[in-house]
Amino acid sequence: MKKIATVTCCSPGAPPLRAKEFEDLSSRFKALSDPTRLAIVNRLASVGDTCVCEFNSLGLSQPTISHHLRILREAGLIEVAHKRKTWVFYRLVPEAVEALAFALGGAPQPELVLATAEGTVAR
Amino acid sequence: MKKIATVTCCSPGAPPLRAKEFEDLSSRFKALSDPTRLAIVNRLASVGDTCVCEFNSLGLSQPTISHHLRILREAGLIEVAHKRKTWVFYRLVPEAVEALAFALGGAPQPELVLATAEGTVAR
DNA sequence: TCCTTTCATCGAAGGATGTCGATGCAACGC
DNA sequence: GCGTTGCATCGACATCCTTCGATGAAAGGA
Repeated sequence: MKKIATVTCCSPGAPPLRAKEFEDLSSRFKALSDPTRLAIVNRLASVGDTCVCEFNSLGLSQPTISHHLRILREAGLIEVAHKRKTWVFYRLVPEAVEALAFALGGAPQPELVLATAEGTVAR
Repeated sequence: MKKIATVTCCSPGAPPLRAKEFEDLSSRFKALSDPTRLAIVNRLASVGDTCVCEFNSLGLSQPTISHHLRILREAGLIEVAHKRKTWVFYRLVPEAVEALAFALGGAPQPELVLATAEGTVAR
């Protein structure tokens, strides 16, 4: 679990950063650099908390799914929501995704600025 | 050079995406998953157009720098700004970075929503 | 207690990635 | 034309990453 970056990096006007910040940021981008892991994150973002067993629909072996969940978990992007019986449910960590969007120059949160107006977000 | 994604992926409320979109997005995140490449992008974002020769301050060999520039170029994140004599100057492609921020749930552009209000960006 | 279910971890194999020296190549200046 | 400078490409090597089967471990149910 790493601390969440709060600096812009890659957007015009960003301040020059230090080597350590490049390490931290790149390690989190690396967590999103695999299509399987993006599919997992997208599932958690769109559907909500999801049981690990649901991810076998991705067509990969169970250890492989577990491996990707571990990488996303260690990057701080997801976390265990709760456990019921032998099931484990994961959930998204919105602040972590938000921090990455901010590093890329995106506004912190549309809702904080203009309520949830779908019409204004899409162009 | 790939088309720039315009969909949200990893933010709460994002729609379920298709396999091809995970491939496209992850390949661009992969371009940002290396600290050297983040340093290059940060340089272009903060200082502006930069000659390739400036990047030898990163302490890597010239072929290695050229390799990373190629990856960023093929991801559409940077491009050749102009050439003078034997120098090659690279520039950032803000729309590409913006599209990635949007995929992570960041607002398309702060200016488009609420002008540049520093007070609201920092928390 | 014993078995089943679910998930995490381990170890190994194959492919991808970062790095370098050597080489190629285009733009100058002489 | 000839040498120099700056950058891209090539080939090679070490390392990392993705994937799998096998195994371990915890929670229940019979």
